[in-house]
Amino acid sequence: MCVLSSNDDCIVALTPEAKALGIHRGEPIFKVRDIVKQHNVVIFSTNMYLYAAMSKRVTNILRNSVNYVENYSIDESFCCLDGYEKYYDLGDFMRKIAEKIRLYKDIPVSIGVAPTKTLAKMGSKFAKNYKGYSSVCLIDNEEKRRKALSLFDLGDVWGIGRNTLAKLNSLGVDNPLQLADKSESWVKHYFTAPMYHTWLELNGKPCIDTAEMLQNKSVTTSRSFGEMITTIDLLKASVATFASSCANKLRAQHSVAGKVTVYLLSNRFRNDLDQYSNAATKPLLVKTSDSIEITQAALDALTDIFKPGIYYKKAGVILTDVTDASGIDLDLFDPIKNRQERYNLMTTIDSLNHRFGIKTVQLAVEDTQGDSWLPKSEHRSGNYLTDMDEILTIKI
DNA sequence: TCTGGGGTCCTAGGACCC
DNA sequence: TCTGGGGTCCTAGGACCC
Repeated sequence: MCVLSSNDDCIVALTPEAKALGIHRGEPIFKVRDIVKQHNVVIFSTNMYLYAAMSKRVTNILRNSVNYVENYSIDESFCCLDGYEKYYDLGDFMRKIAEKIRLYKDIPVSIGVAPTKTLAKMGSKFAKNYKGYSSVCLIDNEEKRRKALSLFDLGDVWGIGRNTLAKLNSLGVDNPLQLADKSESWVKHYFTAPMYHTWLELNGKPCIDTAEMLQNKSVTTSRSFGEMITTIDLLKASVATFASSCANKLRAQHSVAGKVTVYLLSNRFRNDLDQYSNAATKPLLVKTSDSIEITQAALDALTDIFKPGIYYKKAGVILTDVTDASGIDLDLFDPIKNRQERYNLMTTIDSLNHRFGIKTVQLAVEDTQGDSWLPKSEHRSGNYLTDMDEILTIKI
């Protein structure tokens, strides 16, 4: 089985069976059509609504079990177990949580327990790959730490990507233990801050703080178009849709933005067409999460950079200068006289959309004008957990 | 025919200030 | 002949993550 990216373009996740057929993560699906057909590979479009809903349910189980939980991503969380060792066997404790998630959600879980996040992630990978751990791998003493470091794949260490791996290899470092055993001055001489932090973590000294990451500093919505588009009207429809989506995300996390950026991209894989890309940023006089203001600013930016005669493949809206909604600086010359009214309007729209489904109420300019530019999604699984019309039906 | 989306951090270099 | 020292802010690009 393979799961595709937006627009049904690239393979972003696949089962071991699919890997065994020679399919690779990141590959565009059209390049492996033959394999897919020949071996009846099951294909799914991506469905972030479904995954987010499932993620939330799993996270809720964690939160009910552990006092302090950080949601790192849609499928990873960090639990702080400081002090728990006085009352529990940490292996048993976490194994019960894994069993609970399997029982209620039928999702396999792997857990690493260690003094730092980098080591904990290593542990979870061991737990994932070796059934003998029964879902939980502890790296809780010096002997286990050194053994784990010596066995682990250097390129799989959190924070070591393709380029850093190549550099480490060229310096004669081939496994995480060799890296951890290097001196502080060696690490600082050849690398910069992020690598230094990884080195500290590998040596059991916690220094990566993911809590800071919980407040997003920017918010983006962007899409590749199902078909390339050329007209300003279709670009307006798409950019307005993206801008409005950004504003929704902003309100959902109770923050406001100070700048709106719009960017346009032609199709970089088409050498036969003129290439063009550009971006424009508009400041917002008063930081806001108001869909109308943000969409207007985005459309102004779009007008600045639109160039006729180009086949556009992708557009996006980025909101920056994002801060908490409390404590907004007002402006004497603010053209919007009653911000409270506008805020109430947005709150009302949000609650209508929450109750009756997304896009029950939207800006007129968000009208998609047909679906030519909408990303393709031909193998989407149902929104089983969030939409009554798509709830799973079972034949008895 | 056809190549994803949403983030963060760090650094170097330019522009500008006194 | 020959062009300081000490700062800040911003941005683009690189690297990394899921």
